[in-house]
Amino acid sequence: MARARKVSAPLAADPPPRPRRGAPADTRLRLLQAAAEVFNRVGYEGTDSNRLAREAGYSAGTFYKHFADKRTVFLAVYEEWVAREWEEIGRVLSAAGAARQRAEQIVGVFLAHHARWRGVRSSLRALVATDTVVADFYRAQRRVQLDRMVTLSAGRRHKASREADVLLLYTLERAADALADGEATALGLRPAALRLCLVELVIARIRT
Amino acid sequence: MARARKVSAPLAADPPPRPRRGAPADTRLRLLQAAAEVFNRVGYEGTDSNRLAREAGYSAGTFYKHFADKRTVFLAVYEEWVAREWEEIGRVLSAAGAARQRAEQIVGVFLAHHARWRGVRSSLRALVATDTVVADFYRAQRRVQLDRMVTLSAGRRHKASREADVLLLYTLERAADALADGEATALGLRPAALRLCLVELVIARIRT
Amino acid sequence: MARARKVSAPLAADPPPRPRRGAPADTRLRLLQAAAEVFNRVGYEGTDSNRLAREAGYSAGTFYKHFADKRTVFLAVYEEWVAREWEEIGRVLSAAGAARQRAEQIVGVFLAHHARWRGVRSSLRALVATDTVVADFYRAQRRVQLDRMVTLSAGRRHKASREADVLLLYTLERAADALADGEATALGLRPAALRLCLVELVIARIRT
Amino acid sequence: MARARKVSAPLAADPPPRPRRGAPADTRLRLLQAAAEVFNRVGYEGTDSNRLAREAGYSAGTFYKHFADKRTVFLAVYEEWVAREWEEIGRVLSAAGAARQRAEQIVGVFLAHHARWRGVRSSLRALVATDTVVADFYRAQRRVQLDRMVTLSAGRRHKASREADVLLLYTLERAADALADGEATALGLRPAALRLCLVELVIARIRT
DNA sequence: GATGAATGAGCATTCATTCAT
DNA sequence: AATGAATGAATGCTCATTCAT
Repeated sequence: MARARKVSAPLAADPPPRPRRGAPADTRLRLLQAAAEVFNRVGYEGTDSNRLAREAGYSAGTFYKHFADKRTVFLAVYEEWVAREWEEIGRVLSAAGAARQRAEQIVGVFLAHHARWRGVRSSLRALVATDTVVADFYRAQRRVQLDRMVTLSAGRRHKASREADVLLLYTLERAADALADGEATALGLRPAALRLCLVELVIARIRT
Repeated sequence: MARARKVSAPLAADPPPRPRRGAPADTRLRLLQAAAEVFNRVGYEGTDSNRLAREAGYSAGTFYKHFADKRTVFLAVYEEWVAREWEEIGRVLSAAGAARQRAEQIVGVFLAHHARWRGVRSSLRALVATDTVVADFYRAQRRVQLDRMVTLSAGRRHKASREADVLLLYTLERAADALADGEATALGLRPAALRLCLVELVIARIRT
Repeated sequence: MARARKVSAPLAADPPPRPRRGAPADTRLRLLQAAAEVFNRVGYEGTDSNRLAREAGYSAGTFYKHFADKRTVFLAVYEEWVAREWEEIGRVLSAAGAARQRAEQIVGVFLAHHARWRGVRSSLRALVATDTVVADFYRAQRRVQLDRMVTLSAGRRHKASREADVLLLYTLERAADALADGEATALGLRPAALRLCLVELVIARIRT
Repeated sequence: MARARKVSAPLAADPPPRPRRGAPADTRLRLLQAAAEVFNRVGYEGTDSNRLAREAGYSAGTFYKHFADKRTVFLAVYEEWVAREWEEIGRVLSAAGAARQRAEQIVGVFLAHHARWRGVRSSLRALVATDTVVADFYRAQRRVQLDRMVTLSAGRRHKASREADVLLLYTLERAADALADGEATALGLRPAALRLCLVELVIARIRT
């Protein structure tokens, strides 16, 4: 019945779900948010640009007024995602508190973020492996992240080697993905125990 | 004249790259190997099934005689890949030797394998996130790996927690990917230093 | 009713209008012929590649197995067209006969051909003006035509200047287009009179 | 800093290229002129109506306030173009002078005009072949041109046949296009020689 | 009068899959 | 067992046109 509406009852106009005219920045934002959700749910390759637009309440053409192409939104989504994560981590790190408590918070932020954006992350890694534009963008982002991380630890006596820092980052990331995937529990791991391991690693790093 | 060859002189046969008729198992294997290479080079989504067949020296139809669909070959490729990796690691672990030396070998195997199959791995992770069939297959494989890992450490006094084991595995994996990607060097890390860090982690684990 | 067929009566299979499997050359030819007709009727820009395929009795994908893209078929159509025209003109010129009679035949061939392929011709000229690939192809073809024309007049005492030759060619072409368009009659011209003028021009050239 | 201008400093207004509000006739004229340039450069099909407006310094909507659609502007552009050409030719013809001198001027005007508006002309011919509205408009214009041409030759003793007149017109047009295209030189013709041939044809016609 | 955000049908092209040979 | 021509739904993207402001 509902399906037939559009064809058989042109008189009963459906209410336009979105403002027909709005500030471009708002539109862009809505498109970006919708894209983030869709990419996260079905992956980069699982989506088509028309759907991205429709999901945000717009038509196909509107999408291309705001983003050059599908890859471009994807990168924008990723950029946004990274920014948010480090914003939160920065907040935690700059706050006072016992080492353990702060470590727990850091791990918490990581896990939550990766659980939330698991689909985007895995699409990202697949694209990095095959698309040079994405690869370049990704590396630039990572470098910024790492520099920030180093900055954060500026006050410590013994600077950890850049390598050790990165390795910790990688461990956190990969574990977060595994928890998000359900891979961890599928392997019979207890999430709480895994989490504890991570916290210990972070504490060791903070204390150095 | 030469230019016309391909069109006008089918008699001057190009070397038939593959036997036109062979044992099914051979055909399957050749298709599998070609698929592994292609997936690794251009990713799952970047591959088209006709090309998979052609690259192995067969036609489109032959491919579908041996594999139900594209996903199926992909899983077969993955399975094969995991098997090879653990075969090698098993060899290393069962060999005698000083802890450091064995740790270096293990890290070496990991890094080499991940560098070699980087494209397949990133495609895999993207699929795991969106395709339930792939996800299930992947988890089953992982469980087998982990069990094997636990078996390998059977002789040690203090059994490491399953969680710590997995975490080490994750760290190795992620670091191997980063080295393979070029991400590590792009971040200004010294591969040798990174490698050393990994070796230390493995030693700590072996010694326990 | 008919519209619903495909959905509601899969049992009543429509007869496949074309052989499901045929020699590639045949398929290519059918596609080429259909394309020629469609381009001629609705112009290059008025056609979409799917229609081109469907009109030949094939599906969208088949088209792209035989031609790299829309432009490529168009050039193939043009090439074919030129070849046919000069084939006929060559036949006329190499035949014996009084100058007037041969001139009438030449004009006849020109007018008939241009009337027949008027749409292709005008699309061609529009593309030549904007698409460099088409422009290059076109010029190469024209040069061949002109050389052939010069060859044909090899036996004459006073060689006409290349410029005069071309000018005659142009006059014939443009007049043929005008007749084909209906432009000539719309201007109140008598086709027979126009034709006579052309014949006189050709005679003057042949006799030189 | 400079880079950021466009984004962050809307205050530093770029010079407003056009008055935001003006006499409708002015707006229309500006749109028309911009359209002429764009059509000429990239052809009718290569132009998008938004660009037409923007190039004139207006927005998409404004365009449609002044012209019913894309085709309508195109016809207006064409009309304008024809008017200009005949204005100039009229000036030449009504001036005194030796036959040769006047013929040279006429040919000059033709060649210059066609070189200048080559893109518009070829788009026009493509549209005439497929779009009845354009075809009708075109024929009406041509009739006016021809009548004017006949008028111009009113004083001569022997009226040339209408057909011969048109044929001369066609030769001039086609040759002018070929020179504008670069087709003529690509065929190895010497522009000066071609031009001379045309002048002779015009002289013959003027003298009659 | 002018704007420009939004529309949505349309288009060129690709690719996993089938099936007659 | 192998072929490869054919399919056709799907995809990324464009553009003439509208209309609320």
